[in-house]
Amino acid sequence: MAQYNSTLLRLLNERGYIHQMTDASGLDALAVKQVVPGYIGFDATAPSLHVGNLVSIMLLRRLQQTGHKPVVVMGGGTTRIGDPTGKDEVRKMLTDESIDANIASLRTAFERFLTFGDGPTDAVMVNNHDWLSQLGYIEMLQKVGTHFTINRMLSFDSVKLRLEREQPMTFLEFNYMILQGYDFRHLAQAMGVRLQMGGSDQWGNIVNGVELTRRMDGAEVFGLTTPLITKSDGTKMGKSVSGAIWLNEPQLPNYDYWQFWRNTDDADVGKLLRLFTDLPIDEITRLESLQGSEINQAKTVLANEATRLCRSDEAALAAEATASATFTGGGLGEELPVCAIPAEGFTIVDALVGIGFAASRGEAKRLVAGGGARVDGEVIADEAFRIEPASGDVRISSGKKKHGVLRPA
RNA sequence: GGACAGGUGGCCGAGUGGUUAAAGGCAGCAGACUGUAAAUCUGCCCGCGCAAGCGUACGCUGGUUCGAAUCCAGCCCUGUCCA
Repeated sequence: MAQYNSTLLRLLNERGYIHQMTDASGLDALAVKQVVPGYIGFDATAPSLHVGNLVSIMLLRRLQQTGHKPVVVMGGGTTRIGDPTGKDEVRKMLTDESIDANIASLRTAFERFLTFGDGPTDAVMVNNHDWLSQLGYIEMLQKVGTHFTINRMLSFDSVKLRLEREQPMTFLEFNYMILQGYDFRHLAQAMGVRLQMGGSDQWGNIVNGVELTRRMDGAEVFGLTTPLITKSDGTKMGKSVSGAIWLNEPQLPNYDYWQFWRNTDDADVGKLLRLFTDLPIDEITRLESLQGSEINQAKTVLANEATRLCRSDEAALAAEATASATFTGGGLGEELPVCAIPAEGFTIVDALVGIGFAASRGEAKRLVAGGGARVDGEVIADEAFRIEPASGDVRISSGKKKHGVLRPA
């Protein structure tokens, strides 16, 4: 890889964030001589982002760490259209209210990773609805539309894929890339933003913005994408035990977030430490070189650091204490899910459903029949097994990793 | 507006009158092996019920039939071609 002069690109390179750049040396030179405001756009389709978005968030954090200015662009306007990238069917429309509520909720997550404020390198959050909604249709066609050719738009993977799979793509969605390109140009004009970053799937959109800005204003701006973060087995990161790994706490308890990181593959530990923690590189090198079961220490460090960043120090400490009490001590930790035992007691099946380890009674029964259910460490194969409130706190487990507490009401 | 093709379980994808709660694959869950790892092998994988069984389900609504995901009619949606 090239040698960079700027601390920004050096850091990004060293920690594995760089996949493609529009003009590496140009950006490098710019980052040496001035504060570079850089942005990443985020969808507002859900009230929480998930681990899949975390690389982007960390990228903004790195930008700030190296003395530049992160700009978080919420796609309040573009969410109303729906990014066709990676989607093979038309997305449902969201109401304005739910989009605004989502944005408010997402902001709380960003505040953990970035320092917001009015200073030169403080992060700011903007909503592209603010400027996109100002644009009349005719005006947009005149100002922006003339810089896009259908030929080129049709050549985009996101479009081609949809056409090849014979899935519908509406004209509205087709316009997404125009609006996203316009975002960059607007930010460059209004706020002096010089860099757009994003996942590798956003490369085409980012290049559009770079070109649009050059064509409309003759200004030079830069694009940078991160590699798609996959696990060592090639699958996408972010899915796990029960669905998406959400960054916000209401969507996913601290303990579960910690466990997600604790359970990463051996082969991924180093990569994840570099991307998702602030630990110094030589410390990471040491951790990832641990052999055999020792690598588990590195995983614990990863879980702690990642949880501290996204949630809080206390959350990380509590989760680690719980994990240690539960797995090493065979006991019960504070953070485990709790389900009350009714006064008249209940069966193992009801307990499994009650604590959320099974979605239905049938699923719970299958779990019991399959020998995956334990009470206080003992495998329970009888689905009629009863748990009475008299026995005090009871440890219930589904498999080896999911544990919970049954507590007399 | 017309012709043709198609709409199946979280996803992909078989199935064209009964033995179909629906092959197979992926994803997921559990067991064995381990280190809360990977790989591998095994079991499970719509809901309710102890069970026999019942209820839902193959775009929607009706119909034919002892019996329909499968046949018929209308409608909705998608694609391709024509106007």
